[in-house]
Order: sequence, then C-alpha cells, then structure tokens
Amino acid sequence: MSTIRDVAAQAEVHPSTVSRVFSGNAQISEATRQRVLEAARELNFQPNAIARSLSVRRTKTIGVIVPHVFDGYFADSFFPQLMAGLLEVCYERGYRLLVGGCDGYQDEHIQALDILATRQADGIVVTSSRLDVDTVGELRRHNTPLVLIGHPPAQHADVAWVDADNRTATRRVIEYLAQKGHRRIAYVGGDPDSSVVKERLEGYLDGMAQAGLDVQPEWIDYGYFAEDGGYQAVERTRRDEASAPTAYYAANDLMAIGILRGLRERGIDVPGQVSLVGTNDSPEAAHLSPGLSSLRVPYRAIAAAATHRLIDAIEKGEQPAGHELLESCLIERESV
Amino acid sequence: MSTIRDVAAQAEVHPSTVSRVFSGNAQISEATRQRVLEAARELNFQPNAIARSLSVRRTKTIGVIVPHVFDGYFADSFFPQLMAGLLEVCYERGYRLLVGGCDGYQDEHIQALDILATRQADGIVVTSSRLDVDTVGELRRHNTPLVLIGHPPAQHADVAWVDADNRTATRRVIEYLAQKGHRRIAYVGGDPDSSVVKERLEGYLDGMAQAGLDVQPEWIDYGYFAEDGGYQAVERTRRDEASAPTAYYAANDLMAIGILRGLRERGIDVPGQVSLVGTNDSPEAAHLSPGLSSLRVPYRAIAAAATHRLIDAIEKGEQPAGHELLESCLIERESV
DNA sequence: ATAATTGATGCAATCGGTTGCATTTGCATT
DNA sequence: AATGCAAATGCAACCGATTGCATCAATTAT
Repeated sequence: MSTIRDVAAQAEVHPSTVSRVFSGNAQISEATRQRVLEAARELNFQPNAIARSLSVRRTKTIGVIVPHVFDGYFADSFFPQLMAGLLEVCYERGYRLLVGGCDGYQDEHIQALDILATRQADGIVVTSSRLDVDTVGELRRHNTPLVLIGHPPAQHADVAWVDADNRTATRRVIEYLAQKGHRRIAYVGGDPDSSVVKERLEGYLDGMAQAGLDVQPEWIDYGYFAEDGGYQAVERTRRDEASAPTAYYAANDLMAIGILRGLRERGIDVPGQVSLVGTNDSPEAAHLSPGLSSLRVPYRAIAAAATHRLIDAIEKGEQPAGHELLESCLIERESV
Repeated sequence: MSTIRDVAAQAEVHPSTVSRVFSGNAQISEATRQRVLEAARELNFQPNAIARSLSVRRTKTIGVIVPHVFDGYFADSFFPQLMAGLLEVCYERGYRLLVGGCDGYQDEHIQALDILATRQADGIVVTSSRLDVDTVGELRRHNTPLVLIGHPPAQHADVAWVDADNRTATRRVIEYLAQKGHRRIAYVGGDPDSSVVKERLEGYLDGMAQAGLDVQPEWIDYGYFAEDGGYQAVERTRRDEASAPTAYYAANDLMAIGILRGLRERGIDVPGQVSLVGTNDSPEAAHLSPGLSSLRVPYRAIAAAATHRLIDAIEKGEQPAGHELLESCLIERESV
C-alpha cells in the first residue's frame, strides 16, 4: 500500500501538499491538485485512517458495548432497534460504529472503559445502566464524550441522556387498565437492579395510587426479561386464585408471552378473565392470538437522538449535556 | 492523557521499556516492571490503541457493512443473529467489530472498500453479495482478509465463504411438500439479483424435478423480502384459482406472513386448502395462527464460523480460504 | 518602480507507540 | 583475573499522516 510520500515523490511535490489535497481544507492550485490526484490514482493510494486519527486525535468512530447477558437479547426488538438508530445517525453524519461485546455487567463496564481509554472512539453511548455498578462515574472520569440511553443514576444527574418516558408510560398503562375496571393489577418487571425496571415500578405505583387501588406485594414480580420468567410469575402470583390479579403488565413482550402461556395452561382466558399488556411491541406481538396489546417504546428514535447528541458534542468539543424523554405509545390489540 | 514518555520519565526508564512492560512480550526485570506499573498508575496511563495500531499495522478490529436497504431488515431475525454471531466470536478472540452503515448495494460496496483501504479494520466480512455489483472483486484487489457470508459469485470461486445449504434445504422443503401430496408448489423468492435467491430457486427447481412435477412460470414470484411482496405474490399467483398453487414456499417469514394475509383475505384456509412454509424461523413464526412452518437457517452459527475463519487468517497472515456449508432445519408447525 | 499583499508550497516537528540492534550489567566458567 | 554469555535496558528510526510557520512567486496598490 502506498503512502502519502510515494504520491508526493511521483507528483514531485512535498508530502504536505498531498495531505492538503486529500484533506480538502487548504488552497491548492488546480494544476498541482490534478497532478497529485493523478499520481494517487496511479499508485492506488488511499490515506491511512489510523495515521490520520493519530495525528488529528479524532477517529470518526463512536463506541457502544452490547451486553449479551440473557438469551433473548438478540431476539427481542430492543437490540435491532438500538442498532438501527445508532447506525442510521452514524451513517448520516459520516461516523462508524465500534461495537464491543461483553460478558455481564461488570465486564460491560471494563470494555467501555477500554474503548475510551485507548482512544478507539471519540465518544460512547452507554446502554445499560445498573444501579449496582458505577459505570457512569468511571466513564466520566475519563472525560470522553458520553451519552446514556436510560436515566442516569442519581449521583450523575448531569450526564447527558435520552430515554423513554418509562415511568409516565407505565403509569398510563396502569390507569388504562384500571379504567377498564381492573382492580388487581400485577407488575412483572425484569431485572430489579436495572434502572428501567425501577422507573417502571414507580410508574406502576403511581398509576395504582392515582386510581386509588391497593397494591399487594405478591403482585409485583420480576421475570428477569425471559419468557420463562413470565411463566413463573404466573405461578407465583396465582397461589390464591380468589385474590389473584385480573390484569398483568409485563416489562417486555417475551415475559408477556410467558404469562400468556402460564394463564392458558391454567385454563384462564385472555382477555375474557384476565387482561395482559406487554412492552416493546415486538414483531410477534401482532401475531399472537389474542393479539398482544403492547407498549411501544421508541428505541430506534432514542438511539438516534442519543447519537446525534453525542456527535454534536464531539464536534463542538464539549461534553454532551441535557436530556430528552421520548414518548411511548400503547398499541391496543385484543389482549385487554 | 499521559503518554508512554511521561511514564518513562516518572519511572526513570526509557520509553521503550514502558512499551515492553505493556505489550508483554519481552524480558523485563520484576523491579523495573513494578516501577513502571506504579508510575503508570500514578499518571493514570493507558496505552493509546491508535498509535499502537499505526505502529504494528494491526487494529484488532474486523469490519462489517450492514445494509439498510429494506424496511424489515432490522426486524427480521437475520440481522440480530448475524450480529450475535459476529460479536460472540469477536469478543471471544479479543477483537472489536467496526460497523458501517450504507445506503443501497452500490454504497455498501463503497463503504466496505473504504474501511479496508483506509486500514480501519484487519479484515472484513461481507454479507450481501449481489450478482450485479462486483464487490468481491474490488475487495480482493486490496488483498485484505475477506470472508463472504453466502456463496461467492462464479468468478471468485476461491474466496473464503460460509453459507447455509440454501439449495439443498430448499430442495428438501419442496420434496417434503410434494410428499405431502402437493403438485402445484409456488416459490416466492425475494430479490432475484441476490445470490441466496438464486440458490433457493435452483433448489426449488431441483425439488420439483426430483418429485417429477412440472413448474409453471407464474408459480415463481419475487416478493422482495417484504410482507407486502408476499401479499402481492398471492394476487399474482392466483389469477386462475383452478390452476393456482396449493403450497407456497417463501424465502423469508415476512413474506410468508404477507402470503398468509393474502390467502386469508381470499377465504382460503391454511393449512386446509393451501400449505405454507416460510424461512428463518423468526420469533413471530411460532406465534402466528396457524403456527408457521419455517426453514430455520443457522445465521448465528454462520456468522460465527465466518468470523473464526477471518480471524484465523488474519492471525496467520494469510488470505482466508476454504468454505463451510451449514445445515438448515425445517421447523414443522401447523401451516402445512 | 517599489512596497505590500495574497496564494501556493515547502519544511520540520508532532501525534504515541514499537522494535531491531547495540550496549551495559551481572553472573558463571575456566 | 580474564572470558563468555545471557538478561535487561537504551537508542533511534519508523509507522503515515497533519499543521504552524517560513518562504517564494505573482499580483495589486501606491
């Protein structure tokens, strides 16, 4: 592979001239520009992006760590939508996306740090925030641009973030169910250490309070985002059929499907006897029978907004700031 | 951010010694190692990966271009599975994944070239191969390691590749349908310029021939991988109900869903009057009613195998070679 | 005709590591 | 005491661009 110096020799100019021709921002006479371009073509020259990055201290790359902590992760619509949003904006703005895998929360933290500390990316979007690992704090110490998808933990309230209105949206779902006449509503949440789940739980409690309904502790269950978790939640919440919930809100569709299966096995009709609302509006939600009502969370838009925010900040040379809350929307189908 | 020279000064050694401590492969006395490590800790030093890459001419990164050419792309299970396979192996082997977006086939080609030519990645996995754009040829001229997911075009038979046994698998599905008594079987294919579709079509023809069945040209339709394409395929193939197909094979589940909708609107019962087999075993396939029989293509395993092959070659300093064909498996549900 | 200005290009230091080769040091051999 | 050897470290060139400053030529202003 030829370098800028080879081209310079061939075109009989100084390497810096070649550099200027390729990086655009400089005055070059049309004659030499042509000569350089011609030489470059002959030698099949392409500037080396790594060398350029070293020199300008910019990689035109943003990083993201994707956790593969539970099995359904890649199947659920969260991941594809996230990627779609990230890629869409990266592409639009001339960036690439550097994706690192990781193996559990602790490791996610390590990987993210590594990408930033070693300057492989100009900034990073952080997706999962766990309350028990201070990823955000560590990351900020490096002061590399950072945008969070999800709410920031309390001690980092000033970090930039974009999220769905989980709390409000969940409250609305509960109010909607209450308004349909349900008085015993269960919440099946996912991993209780994640902040999304905490927000949703707050929304649930808000909604119940708003509707003037009592909450039984056994109506709150964590299905850990997996289908089987939903299935088991049914078992746990229906020990006593007389006081069992008449409606379920599940924090993702996978769990909702598990709940549906659990109910069906007990001969409970949905929506006849029990109503069910899922979250994410996964592709399968529409095709279940009964069609699953689901809270559609605008993940793609969230990822896109976060990426814009990040790139804006990178290009201004500032730390990203501010936040956005995007609205979710309940898709009504037959399960209520 | 501190550099290797700062650490060297602090530890009173030569920069090259610091380098050796961090890159591991050299003999360093335990005493100086400790001194260097200590200095590094004090200065919060992390080696700069970009500088390292420039020097060693390796990025520990592999590239992939993901096309967002049609809408269902991110929803279909192909994309998440592909990413899962790529990431799994990259992570395992200490690589990162550089993802570039693109906008159509021509551009995919350009982006891939760019990643390689500018040395942003040590190798690349190419996913879509179109017969009308010689991406592979261009890419090979750069002789950077390259593995294809899918069959190579005829003129590049020696490039490394990994694929599903599309032709055989499709043939088997046709034989299976024929064996169930179907004599008029339709093929709804997707983009006819893509090589997958060509392979599937060959498999279809093989299967029909094998079963001694005639093929009518109007039974072959291209739904362009979208649900609506499937829907329209029903219209096109059922102008004359008397000679219309009694079974459909669709090259993805989205199209199968479209076909299902088309048939339902015409009051045709599945599987009572017409049978249907989709491809990919998307999450929704199981939850349709009737449950959609679907050919499960092991995309995740394919991506994983391709990545292994690529990294093996990179680390040996060779061009990847050879190929693998992974078996698909028909998941039987109620739609047949 | 001379000075001042502008435009185009060259020069050389720099970005932050790596690595082949040379040198020094410490220790074992004879 | 002299020699040989290996382990540890230093030296300096290099990876391939970028960029502030200097220089020189060609215009323009006076």
